[in-house]
Amino acid sequence: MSTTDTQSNAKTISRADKARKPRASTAATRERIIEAAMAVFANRGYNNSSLLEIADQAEMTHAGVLHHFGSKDNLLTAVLAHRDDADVAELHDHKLPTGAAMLEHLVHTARANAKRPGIVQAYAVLSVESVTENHPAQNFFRDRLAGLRVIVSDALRAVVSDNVPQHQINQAASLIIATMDGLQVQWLLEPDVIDMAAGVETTITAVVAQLNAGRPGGDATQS
Amino acid sequence: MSTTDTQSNAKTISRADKARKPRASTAATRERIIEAAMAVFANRGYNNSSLLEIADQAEMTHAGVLHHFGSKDNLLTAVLAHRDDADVAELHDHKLPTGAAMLEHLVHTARANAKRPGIVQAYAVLSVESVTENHPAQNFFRDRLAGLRVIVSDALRAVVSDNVPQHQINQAASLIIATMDGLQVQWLLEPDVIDMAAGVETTITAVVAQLNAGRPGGDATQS
DNA sequence: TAAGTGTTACGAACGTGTAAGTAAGTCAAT
DNA sequence: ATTGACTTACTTACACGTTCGTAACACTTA
Repeated sequence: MSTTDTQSNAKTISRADKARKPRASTAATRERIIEAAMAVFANRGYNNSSLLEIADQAEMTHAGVLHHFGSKDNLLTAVLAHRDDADVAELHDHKLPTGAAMLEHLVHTARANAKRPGIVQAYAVLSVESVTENHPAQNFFRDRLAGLRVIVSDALRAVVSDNVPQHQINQAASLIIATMDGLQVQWLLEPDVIDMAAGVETTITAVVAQLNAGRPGGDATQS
Repeated sequence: MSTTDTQSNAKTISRADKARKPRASTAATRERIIEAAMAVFANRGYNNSSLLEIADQAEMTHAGVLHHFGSKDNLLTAVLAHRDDADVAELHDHKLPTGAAMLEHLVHTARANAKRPGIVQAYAVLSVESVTENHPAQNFFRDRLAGLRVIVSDALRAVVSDNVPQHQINQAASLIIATMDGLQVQWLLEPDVIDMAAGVETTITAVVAQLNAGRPGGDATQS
């Protein structure tokens, strides 16, 4: 986010406030490149992708891509940040649901994901690739996972009985997230065998029941 | 398994059965290379690994590595096949446990894995990388996942009540495997926060309970 | 000598990033 | 309104490193 150099600050208008539209609308071009990069990263992984292929798909030369993003690393972070604007924004800013609604939202997300294998693959591949040495997206995915754990933990907390210890809730959150991620990989390899949404739903139900099992007074709130 | 070409057939001894140790014992050398490759693949992913680095760690030149394995692709399949000899063999040939014992074995495996991050990382990285285009390990991991699903399904079948429908068992098996894989990634990124063994145990308990919940007469067999 | 292990040396391809040039547009001043 | 200074978007060309794989040679053992 902060590492980016040129423009980006909303408008970059320093001397011209009236009509901003140089040649091909820099914002639109960046978007085009980012989407091309997303597709190529998904199909090839980050390391195995080349700027040439990305540029081809964006209908430019690879030098043109570098003009906009400076380096391949920067392009990757831009891709990840961009997706967050569209996806996590839906969770964060947009008054993310709480409690049971949030858990249902996870199932909904899994169902939606089944219709966009490209994005699923990009995130699956990049997130795991990020555990390799000096990978530029390492912090991004670490933070993302941590954030997700908090969100899911909070949702679980609202759904289970009060006396469930926090560490159990945290663990349960990790498990739910792990299941979602693991299922994605299985689904990518065998889309016909795996039903991501059903799997996530079953897992949530099972884990919530498990949390409430220890103590009475809990309420499942699941179907 | 079947896709491999050279060697693999147990010993490779074709002309000298008595004293095998020309200069550095070809089998031992191969082993050394495979272990170096495993380590490098784990740290860098397959695509981002170089034969040079692998050769360095095996104390050879990269041409020496190629002399033994012919190509980088072949080396990868050899690495994967080799690990299967040591890991899955423990499950397959070695009278793999059945039913509840098998499920406990999964927990045990998770605990053991927490002590060998290198191997965990290699499998995590390679398995996800394998979903990318034309990846040489694609079939390997697809088959591996399918095999695992069968093993876990069988174990679950032995543990839950008879009238649980098979498709629920299959789904549960997928979920357990997904959780194990997903937890590995989280653990690789934050080893201190994630307890793989505990997570797997919780998941198994929860999923088994869930399976038995529908019908009476089930017995959990879990602690 | 024969066979196998391993080395040095090399070729060809590819990938990232830089440099320099061109086209297209904006702004300021006439 | 036209001109000239300057910026922006993008291209072609290239420098430079890295990589896989091959070929030819050397050493060791039998």
